[in-house]
Amino acid sequence: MLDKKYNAEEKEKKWLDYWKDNKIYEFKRNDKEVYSIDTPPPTVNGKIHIGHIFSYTQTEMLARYKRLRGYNIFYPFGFDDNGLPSERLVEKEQGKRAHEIGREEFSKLCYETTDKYEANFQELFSKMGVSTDWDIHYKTVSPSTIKISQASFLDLKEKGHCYHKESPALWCNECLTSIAQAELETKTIKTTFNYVNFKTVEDNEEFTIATTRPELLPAIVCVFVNPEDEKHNHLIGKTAHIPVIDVEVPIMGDEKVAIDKGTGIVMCCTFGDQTDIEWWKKYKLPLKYIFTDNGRIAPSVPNYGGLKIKEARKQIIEDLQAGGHIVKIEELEHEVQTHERCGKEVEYSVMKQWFIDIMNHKEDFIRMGNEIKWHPAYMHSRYDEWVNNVAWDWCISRQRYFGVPFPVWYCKECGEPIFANKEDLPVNPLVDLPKVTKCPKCGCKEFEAETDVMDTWATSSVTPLINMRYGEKENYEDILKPMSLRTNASEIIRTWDFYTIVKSFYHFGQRPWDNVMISGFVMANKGEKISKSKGNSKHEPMDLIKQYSADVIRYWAGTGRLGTDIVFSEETLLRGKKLVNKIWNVSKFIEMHLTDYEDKEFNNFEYVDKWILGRFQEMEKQFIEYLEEYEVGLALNILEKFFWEFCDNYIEIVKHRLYRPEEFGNIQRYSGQKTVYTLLYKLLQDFSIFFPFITEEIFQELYHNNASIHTTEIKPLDYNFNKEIELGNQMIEIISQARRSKNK
RNA sequence: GGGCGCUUAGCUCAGUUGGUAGAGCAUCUGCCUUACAAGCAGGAGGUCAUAGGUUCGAGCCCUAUAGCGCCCACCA
Repeated sequence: MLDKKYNAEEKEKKWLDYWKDNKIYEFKRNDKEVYSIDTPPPTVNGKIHIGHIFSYTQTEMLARYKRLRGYNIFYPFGFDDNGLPSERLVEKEQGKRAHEIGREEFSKLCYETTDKYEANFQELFSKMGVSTDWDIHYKTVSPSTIKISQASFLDLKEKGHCYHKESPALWCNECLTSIAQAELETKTIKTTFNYVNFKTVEDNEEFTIATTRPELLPAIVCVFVNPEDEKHNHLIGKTAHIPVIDVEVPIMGDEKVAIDKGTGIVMCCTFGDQTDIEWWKKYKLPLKYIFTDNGRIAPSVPNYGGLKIKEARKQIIEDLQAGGHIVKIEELEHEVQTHERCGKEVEYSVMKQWFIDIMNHKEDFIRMGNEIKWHPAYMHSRYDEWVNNVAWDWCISRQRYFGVPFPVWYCKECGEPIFANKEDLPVNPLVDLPKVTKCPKCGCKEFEAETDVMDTWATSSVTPLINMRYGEKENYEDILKPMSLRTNASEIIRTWDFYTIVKSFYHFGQRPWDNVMISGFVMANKGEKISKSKGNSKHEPMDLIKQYSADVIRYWAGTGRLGTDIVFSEETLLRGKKLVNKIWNVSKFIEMHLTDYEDKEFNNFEYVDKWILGRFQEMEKQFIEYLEEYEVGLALNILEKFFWEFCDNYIEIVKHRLYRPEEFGNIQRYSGQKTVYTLLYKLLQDFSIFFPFITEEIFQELYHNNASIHTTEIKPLDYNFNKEIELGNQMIEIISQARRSKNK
């Protein structure tokens, strides 16, 4: 017997244990078709907020749907404990910077800290009813995943897609590491636009350059004007004298200079921005690198050496003013590139870095994108946009401590890289020694270990490889090439999706997955993203589960439309609470009338029963169509709508027959019983995608023909009740009119 | 500046081959009717952002405009 009131906290715990003990969500090879999901390993950088719950739950619902359609679900969970986010978390907890703690100790702390948080994450996701097989979960920094990341690196190196080169790279002075273009975030800041007077050496002609970065004056290697610029093109070929710095540089012409921007004259510094790098390469200009790696002016620069960048800016403006070289200073608001992890402005640095070739294979990456089905479809253009606009090869080395080490040593004499053998992986070059005894190039017998580690994305982009146990004897390569589905929010299309496609293409020459499903964000308020720094996530997921139950939180998550942002709303939770409660109550009612029921073949349905069966069949057809398009929210929407109609109209009509067979007839009663028995079963199945707990409780109490409702199979009805549907709909209209007049 | 999305009831949002505008919340009225007051029945509430166009017919298709949001480019 179902309890009078449903106690969610007690029942949810009961079924969690039951599913775990009976391995309901276990992945085992069998003869069923595999449906595999590449779900984002959440970054282990502190607490999970309600935004995580939203997108992960939507994916989870799809896993449940596919399971109910008879697929063998491969759905492993992962944790991304790699790289900077973990390091920053540890630095915050310890109140110290990584270099103050020391490499070895710091790595140990990173492992301990991420383990601690992962346990919390796992508990929360379990409580939400995530139907993953925890036995196959992974973390991005562990011996087995390090091995795969290193093997991936070596494979790319062998195939010639990976190179080590001294090259300008984006540099973060806060995190003291190079970063990738994809890690940039634009920010609007207030600064000044400084109009500085220069002179030509040849004839002392004055001209003005406007700059936001006067501290780069010592790094000027050339001045550019547009050859079409009639006001200034006579300067081309002359020499410019840099004020205060007292250095002379050539004036050249290039059509990339915008005539109407600033004064139309540009100083080219190595390096202030990306155009500088382009010109530096194009015209083979000299290199004047004036910054140190911790954000100061290099000691070699006269007068300004040792100053922080912003101090130098202030100082140089003062000096320019003192010399009468500044025409005017304008207040300016403009956008700068910052590092998304710390929010600090990025600079450019020149050092040896590992890069993965992007620029030579853009067309292939576009082609891969075309082979993938995007949900919603318009997200495909976000991907194309990014690939078409990428301007750099992918820099994957980071001058940090915690992460996947490069399996590389260098010859002390000639710098030749020595790579580890694939069969020796994982290796830590700081501890392990190369297998060769001397440099194959120069014969030197001493080596230096690579101290850099790989970028977070370089390792998280191998999640399909981790899932398929790439390079292992016992692997899933046969069933996971490609995987069925990747899910994530739109913000990481340019990183996680793109880099995974890059790697999959280089390793296997094919797409990593057939489908990509993009979820929206959760907004704290309209137009305001939830973010930890703002502290605007008012609701702790654990508290919400306690207050509302996991099923109800799942309802909220399930109402979101694909790719569309959602505002957190207690109203929606209330609506879910009512729906769950109604499912419980109607099940109690149906149970009451099934005590003497025996399921057998029966086709002599009353026409009202045919009406509701037909209506259900119609609804479920649409329901399945939505789910096939990954539109979880729309599926829930029509299911819910049907369900209220079932309760408010059909149950009210069938009541009398169920209560009073002496008046309405036994066969008529059986027809009603058969109908509610059949429909409740099917409704529970459909609802189990969204409410795995309460549906299991009712299923086990009323049907228990299977170990779990979650391992049953949805089999659509196949009636032809079109006539009855029409008649029934008319009948409902008449009833509704009667009620109306009764109420007047 | 480029790409994409959104704009429907006071609020949150559905509305998928073009065919009489929907739900929940809030509000008002009447009901403790033997599953459910966390409920039931009913009322009120909308120039579907704006302007054109296609069509017998447009919330839906096309064009333009505005506002909002996301991604990218823009450091002279």
